[in-house]
Amino acid sequence: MEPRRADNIAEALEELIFSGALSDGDRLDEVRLAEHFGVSRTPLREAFQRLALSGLVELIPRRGAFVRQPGPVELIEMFEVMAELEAVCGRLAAMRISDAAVDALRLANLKCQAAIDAGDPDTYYAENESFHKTIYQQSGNSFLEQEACKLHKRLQPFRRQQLRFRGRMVQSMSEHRAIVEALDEGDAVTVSNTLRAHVAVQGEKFHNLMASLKKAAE
Amino acid sequence: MEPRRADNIAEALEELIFSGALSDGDRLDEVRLAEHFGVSRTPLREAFQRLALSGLVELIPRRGAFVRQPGPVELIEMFEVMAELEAVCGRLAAMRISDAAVDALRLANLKCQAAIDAGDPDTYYAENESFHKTIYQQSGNSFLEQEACKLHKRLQPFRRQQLRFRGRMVQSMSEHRAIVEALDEGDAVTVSNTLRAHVAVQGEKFHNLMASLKKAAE
DNA sequence: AGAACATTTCTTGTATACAAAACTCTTGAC
DNA sequence: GTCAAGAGTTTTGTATACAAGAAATGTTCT
Repeated sequence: MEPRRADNIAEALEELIFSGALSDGDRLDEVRLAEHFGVSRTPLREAFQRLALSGLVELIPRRGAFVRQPGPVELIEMFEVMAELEAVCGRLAAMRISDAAVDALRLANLKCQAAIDAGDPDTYYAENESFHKTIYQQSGNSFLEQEACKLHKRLQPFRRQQLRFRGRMVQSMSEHRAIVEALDEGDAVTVSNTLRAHVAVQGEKFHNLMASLKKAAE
Repeated sequence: MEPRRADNIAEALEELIFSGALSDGDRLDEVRLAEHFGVSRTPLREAFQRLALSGLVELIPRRGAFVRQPGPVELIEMFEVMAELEAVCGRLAAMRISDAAVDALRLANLKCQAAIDAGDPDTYYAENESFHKTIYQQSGNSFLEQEACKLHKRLQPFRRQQLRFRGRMVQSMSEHRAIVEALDEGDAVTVSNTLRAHVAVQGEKFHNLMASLKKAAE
């Protein structure tokens, strides 16, 4: 691999972890990775420090850096927080959203539906993400928006697993539509509750998540 | 200053920033700080990477590391998120709290009141923090607990300013008592709304915060 | 054979060296 | 007097060197 800038190394490592090339418990060998990226150990170690704080990597003194993927319990907890964060974004957005943003949400939903009909999952994921990010943004609180985006990104790989299950996309779409209508009416309570339920991992979804986790562990 | 371990340097820098020894916009001079801590630039730069992700420091490539304190807008946003996070913790805690924890909250409140009566602000701060952290913990979600603690810590210096204003401590106490009662009754909605209002910066508190910010800038 | 200890090898943590970019200060032109 | 260009200085970013701790290997003794 050609040499990279240090700024990008943390990102590249993140990519490697998300993509599954590095899995839970793996030691991040400094010299091996340094060779791989064509740099020395110094910029690599700086990248480790970043990843450590974001929770993707555990730094054990005098031992090294280890990949740390969330286990089932932590994952459930993270999804619960994501659901609550989205509910908060929705509650605030219900009071603050612009007409243009409501239109943008409707458009994203139409494109989502079209992607389902066309059997195009990539477009579906993209438009689904756009839908949620618009709501984060319309919370009118950029700090909240950032935090929501961070957690969203961290859960991304697991979410993709989720949508594999049959019927999930269709149900998800009808939830999306209900959310837009409640936002348009400024009904903060309904937006909040519907979004929470939409994101929360419960019932059927819980078992699906556990099943895909076990599958991934094999 | 005697040499320190690299692990502690990030923490020490954080302390310097929180204590006000380093203020907004200051450049973190690598060689000067290296001398100050009695280490070389390498461990310092690693610490910078950590602080950058936590938002206390901005890393501008080829320029250096700069202290980055939140401005008024960002601060308001952070307090809003804190209020919502506490509301979520409270909502979950209302369903999950243990009897022992309710007792612990009552005890913390008694100690808080005693501290006010004795004119002992340090004890008051400590017990107040204990009250809130107990609620985070009783959300039954350790990921949420961690996130709440992180933001709580980041807002700590500004919160201390807040409580300076007369009458605030007394009002705060009566809110605390209402929260415990609602938690005891398992009334999630009341807990959530009361906690949100307790933490939110609005009305009088907003002006106080702005005033202390201006004062700090002089 | 197995456990305890010594030795060797490997890895991390830190210092230092060097290259390249940014900043500064001087000089010179208009 | 102001602005621009360039030499010199400072500072960042990265590589490398070295020291100290951990793991691995081998050796000896029971």
